[in-house]
Amino acid sequence: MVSRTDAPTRREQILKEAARLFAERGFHGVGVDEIGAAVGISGPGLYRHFPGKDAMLAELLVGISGQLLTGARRRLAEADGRTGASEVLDSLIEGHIDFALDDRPLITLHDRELDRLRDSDRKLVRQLQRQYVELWVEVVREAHPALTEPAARSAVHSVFGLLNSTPHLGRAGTLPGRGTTATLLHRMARGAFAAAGTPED
Amino acid sequence: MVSRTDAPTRREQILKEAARLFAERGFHGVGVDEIGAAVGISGPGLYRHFPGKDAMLAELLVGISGQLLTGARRRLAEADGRTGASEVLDSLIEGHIDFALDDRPLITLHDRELDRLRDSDRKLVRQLQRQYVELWVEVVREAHPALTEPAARSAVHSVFGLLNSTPHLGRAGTLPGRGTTATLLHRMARGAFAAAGTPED
DNA sequence: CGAACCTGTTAATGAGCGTTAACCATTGCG
DNA sequence: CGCAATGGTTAACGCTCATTAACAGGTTCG
Repeated sequence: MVSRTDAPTRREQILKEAARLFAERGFHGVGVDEIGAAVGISGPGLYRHFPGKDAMLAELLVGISGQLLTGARRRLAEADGRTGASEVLDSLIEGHIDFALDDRPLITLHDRELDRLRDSDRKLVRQLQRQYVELWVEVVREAHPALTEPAARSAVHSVFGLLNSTPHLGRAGTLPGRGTTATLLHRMARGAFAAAGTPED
Repeated sequence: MVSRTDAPTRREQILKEAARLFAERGFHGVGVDEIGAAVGISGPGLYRHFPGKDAMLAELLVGISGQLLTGARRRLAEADGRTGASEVLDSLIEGHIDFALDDRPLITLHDRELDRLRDSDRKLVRQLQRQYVELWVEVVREAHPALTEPAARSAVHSVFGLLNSTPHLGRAGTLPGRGTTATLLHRMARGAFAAAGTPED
């Protein structure tokens, strides 16, 4: 097995820089020459690592969706039976926040460039996303039984919007510290779900 | 003064269709021929109404930001002094939701294609956005005094993320009715702010 | 009437860009 | 040594696409 602390392979460098550039200027807005330049090689050299520009985006988006789903399943399994739905929901929220804070460019891509994929890739990504949402919906409904299923689904999408707002929270300088931001987001997400499930006044 | 119920002028048609197409496939993903075809004229005919493709996007984005800010100022003035901060905040939320539900393509563009603008236009849009945010921040801090100013700003951005999630809520068919959705979003936004300002456990 | 203007059209231009071709240095290994 | 694999390079191709040119039908109004 390859050690986790190895120098990043050229492929990984490319994916990372491509993610950043795609997030900044959009898929069509960045040229292969720019991506190449960002990793120190130039233009067509990328084709030694990827069959094309599309393939980079596809690998990024499939990777994101897969990671999110896998992480959520792991958290669900870890807590299965032994803790309440509310704690599981907290764990899901925490996982999503970690991702949103650590990989802001990927979060941006995630809901912005899906339509640029080949049909087969797009279908795969959507399927992964759907499973991720459904997993959340089930947990949310258990934690907030007053919610109907469509309401829960809407609430989940909205909370994703809330958590995915990290790219808009100051360009890494204005952020009041990662821990503070994570705590704030977590509280707001919980508050949003709670309010969705309790038609007060 | 031109009546509000006049047939939409050609310029307005173009802007509306351009907004829809830009939101669907991204600024660079849409050709001028497509925009033209969407309003029944073809390709270069658009140049009788706009100096270029960029100008359409610019007018759309400036328009959005301006409308949001103007609406918010009006709501603030209407309530000034006579009602509490909490009611003003409700009014702001309501206004933003109306916009997010009625003009989904514009909301999408709003935080997605800003970087494609000329420097001067982008600065203008950002300035309008900043004023809109600051207006919210002040009201939020009045309604939730426990929030520090940076926390309030982060909270506002996050709630924008929540409210702007409408494009992800089912392609207009799966929506449980506009009123229901608006109410749900409103409750969640209030709940999120409340949770942000009350470090419970 | 007729000149100006508005709003279209199609054809041409020219730049940008993804991709491929052709070529080359380095490394590992039988 | 020789040779295949790996990962680069630069030059060329071809397509897409925004923009401009050249032209034309209608309407306004002097």
